[in-house]
Amino acid sequence: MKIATFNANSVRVRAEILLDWLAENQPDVLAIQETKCEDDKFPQEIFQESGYNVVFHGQKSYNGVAIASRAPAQRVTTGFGDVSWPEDCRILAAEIDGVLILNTYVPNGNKVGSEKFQYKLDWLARLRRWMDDRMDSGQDCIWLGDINIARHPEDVYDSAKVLGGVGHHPQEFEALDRVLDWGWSDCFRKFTTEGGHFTFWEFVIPRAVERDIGWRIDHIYASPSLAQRCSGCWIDKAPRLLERPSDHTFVIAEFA
DNA sequence: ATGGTTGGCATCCAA
Repeated sequence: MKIATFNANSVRVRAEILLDWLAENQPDVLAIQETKCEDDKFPQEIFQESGYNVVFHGQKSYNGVAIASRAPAQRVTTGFGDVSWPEDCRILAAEIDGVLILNTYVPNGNKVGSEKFQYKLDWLARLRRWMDDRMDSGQDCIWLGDINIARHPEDVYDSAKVLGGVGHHPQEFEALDRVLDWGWSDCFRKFTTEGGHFTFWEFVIPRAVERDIGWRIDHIYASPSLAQRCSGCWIDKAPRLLERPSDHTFVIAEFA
């Protein structure tokens, strides 16, 4: 089973990149974040033409998540399921081929100390409770998406330079670790320990990709049973070098 | 120290 994640930064603008990538890579599951479109405007045909089922949960302008899959998605849920929690279209979960897939777009956090930064920390704490309530670590589960945290020094181009900033802050490390305590393993780090492998390069930095001024913030985590069976996990950097790319690229994990 | 870019939508916000 081949499972991938991609922050598209607009699913409509990235239609061609998505079509081409699906045709070439044939994953069983592709989790997408930042679709940036309401459900009635979601371009289902991109996926249908490629032979994929797709479920989606979006809003106007911001956020939005989707899951494309060869087999139809079952038991689809959106959000935390709280009336009190703001619905900002960052969570989509579904069972596909007997695997519970949790696709998240973790809040960016904007600036350390800001309201949005606190929201990111609270959101991660709430996510852990969601996992405790809805997932069984004895089952085959995947948590993937734009995690918006480079957890370790090797996950960012210059840890000393950015440490203490948003995306690489000790409070974020702590919040993420509490989620990971559920029983998750980082698939990418099962195979690759050195730094210099990134999934996101800022648009605003000139030639950021060529200079590899990047961050590894898009992750695929597996529950214990699946982590054992993970036979590979890699980043496909090529789509970030295409015309009109997203600022993120695809991460893929394979399971025996 | 600051700015650089992109997308969506409305002429600015989020990333």
